[in-house]
This record gives sequence, structure tokens and C-alpha cells, in this order.
Amino acid sequence: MSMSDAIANLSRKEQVIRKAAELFKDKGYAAASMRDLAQLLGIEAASLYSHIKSKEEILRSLCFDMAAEFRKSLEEVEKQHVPASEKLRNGIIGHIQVMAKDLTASAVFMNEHRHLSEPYLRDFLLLRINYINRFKTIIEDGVRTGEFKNTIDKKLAVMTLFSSLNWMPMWYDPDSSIDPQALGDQLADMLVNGLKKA
Amino acid sequence: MSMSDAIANLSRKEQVIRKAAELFKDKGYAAASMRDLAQLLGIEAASLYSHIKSKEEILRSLCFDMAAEFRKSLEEVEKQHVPASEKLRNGIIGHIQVMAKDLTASAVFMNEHRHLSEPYLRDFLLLRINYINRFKTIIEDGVRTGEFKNTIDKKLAVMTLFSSLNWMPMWYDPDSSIDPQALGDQLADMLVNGLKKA
DNA sequence: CCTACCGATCGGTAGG
DNA sequence: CCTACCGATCGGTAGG
Repeated sequence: MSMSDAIANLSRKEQVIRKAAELFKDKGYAAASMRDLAQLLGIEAASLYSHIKSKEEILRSLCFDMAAEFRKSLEEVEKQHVPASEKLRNGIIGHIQVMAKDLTASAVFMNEHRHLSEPYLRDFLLLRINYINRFKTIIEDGVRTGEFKNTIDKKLAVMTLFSSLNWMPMWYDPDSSIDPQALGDQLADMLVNGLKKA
Repeated sequence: MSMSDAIANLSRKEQVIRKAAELFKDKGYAAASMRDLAQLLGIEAASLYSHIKSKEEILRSLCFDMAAEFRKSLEEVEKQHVPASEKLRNGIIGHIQVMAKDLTASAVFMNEHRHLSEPYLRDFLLLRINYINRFKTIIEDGVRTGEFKNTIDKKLAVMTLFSSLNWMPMWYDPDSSIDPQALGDQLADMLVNGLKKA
């Protein structure tokens, strides 16, 4: 196989994965059939398997690639020497920006990961709990320094934060007047400062 | 069929629906088979159909019963003559209390409604957009009276609110130290006032 | 509530 | 990338 064949294969594989992401988002992983996917690509179902090993391999690559992006973004934020409220703000903005780069894959990451088989599901959930706990640490730091209220339950705070972030791909219209940067800003403002006028 | 038979049937049908809710929540509607459900109930798959008409009928009853509960709760709140911030707070608490009464059905309502067929899906989405818009009206009232910031995008605000509320069944442990009333209080506080110390 | 069964569809393979 | 096909499983029905 020549280099250009390898590149062609890679790009075709990428096409398959991207179309699959759209399909999985729209119908859900379990209800999306490989025949549906093939039809979207204009080929026969059996032909998919010269590009990918299995249906689940596609789901795995979508979920774990997104997880890696989120992790990278948070690591950058953790390096910063800024107050906890600023760190939380930057973490939120980073998370939103990673999502905005691929809203379809983000929706699959959030809604369909439960269809991963073991041991992948376990690995995925470990990555997620680690990510959540690192946000929780930022919130706890903010409570310790007096920036954040000490009256709020930390688990509730971090899960509420996460819920807000993770549903964004379900309603955000990338063609709308509000761009991802402004979206991140406003989301961070609402969660940190609330709706009420200061 | 005697009256007591009717009552027995009704209660058995309820058992089927409740078990189905657990199964749909755990595996997702599409991945949950009627044979799985039958096994959980200790009967054969074909026997399910003496209690229910179809798999989707179960999903419909779960989704629309929850929708009716949410609607009822919001109507009570809308009658109140209180400031918008108070109304929003009470709307949040009401929503949480409806969910807390049946966390399993709430999770199905949120995650599996997309598997409804037409025309039920359309009806469901209309109910949901109506509910969301009524919350949006409360937020807009609050902006008009000066209780809420006028800098925030209203769609973002209401969708963030909804995301936070609707993911609660995914992480809330009803045996935890925080009870539904306190949960509603804290969630309302976080969304209205933010994490930051006043 | 059961046995026996239906047609449709599923993910995936063999072989080219 | 295709034709031809596999065993497994799906929601649901007939008849008792």
C-alpha cells in the first residue's frame, strides 16, 4: 500500500466516522444501523467494514477523542496562577470551546457513551470522574479562599455546572448571533455570578 | 371481567410500566428488548402483550404522564403574585419536586422521548417548548423589573436552567444527606445568585 | 400467562 | 467497494 493510498484510506475512514457521529446523534447509537450509515455514504453496508472494524469502534473513537480534548483543555487551565473563580471561568470557557469545535461528536460523547462495552465503558467513566473531580477541586479551592459560598453542596455545584455545559450541543445553533467565545463568557457569568443583578 | 379483575390488571400493568422505566433508563429505549423486560418480571415476552399494546405505548405513558406533572406544577407557580426572582425560584423547586417523586420516569422523559413516533413526538416537543417558554417569560419579566441582568442572552439562560434541572435524575442519590426540598433550594440559589459570595 | 411461531432487521463475514 | 449470505435477535400475533 502506497503512502497516498494510506492517506486516502484515512480520509475515507474519517468520513465514515463523521457521518456516523451525525447518525448516532440523531437516532441514538442503538437505533442507528450500519445500513443507515452505508446509505448516507452511498455504499453497501458490507463495504463499511473495509474502513472500520466494528460499529463500536466508531463510538469508541468518538468518545475517547473528545475525552482527550477535554483533558488537554483542563490541563492548560490548571497551570494558570489565578484565583479560583477565574480558574473556574476559564475551565468553563475551555470546555465550551472544545465542544464548539465539534458539536456533533460532543453530543455523542455525552449521550451515547453508555453503549460502550467493557472494559471501555469503565475506562471512559474513570476519565470522566477524574475530569469532574478536578473541577470540584477548583470549586473547593474557591470555597477555602472565600471566593465562593460555603453554604452550597459541592457535588450539587459541580454536577449542575456539568449539566449546563454538557447539554449545550443539544440547543446551541452555531449560526446564531452568539459566538462560542461569548457563549462561554455568558455561561461562566451565569454560573459564577447568577442571574440576579449584582 | 369483574371489578377486582380490573383492579388486578391495572396494578399489573403499572408493574410492567415501572419495570420498563427502569430498563429504559439503564439500557436506553432502543437497546432494551421486550424479552429483557419479561425476564425482569419473571414471565415470557409474549405475555407482556396481555397488559400493554406495544413497547412504544409504555414510552408514551411515561413521557406524557411526566409532562402533565410538570405542567401542573408550573401552573400553580404562575398563579402566585410574587416577584419574578421568587417565581423562578418556586418554578425550579416545583420542577425538582416533580422529578424527585419519580427519578426513573424523569430520566426516561428526558433521554428517551426522541424514540416516540409521529405524531406523538411532535405533540411531546410542543408541550416541552411551551413549558420552556413559560420559564423564559418569567426570566424576561425579571429582566423588565430590573431583578435580573439585562446582559444575558435569554435563550442561553433558560436552556442552562433546564439542563441543570433535567440532568438531576442522572446523579442525584435519593438516600443522600440532601433531601429534595434542600436540593431544589440550593439549585435555585446557585442559578439565581451564582456560586460567588454576595 | 403459555407455546409456537412470523417476517423483518441486525452486525458482521467470505470471497472476490 | 460489491454480491451473497450467516446466525442472532427483534417486536409482535395466533390460539389456547
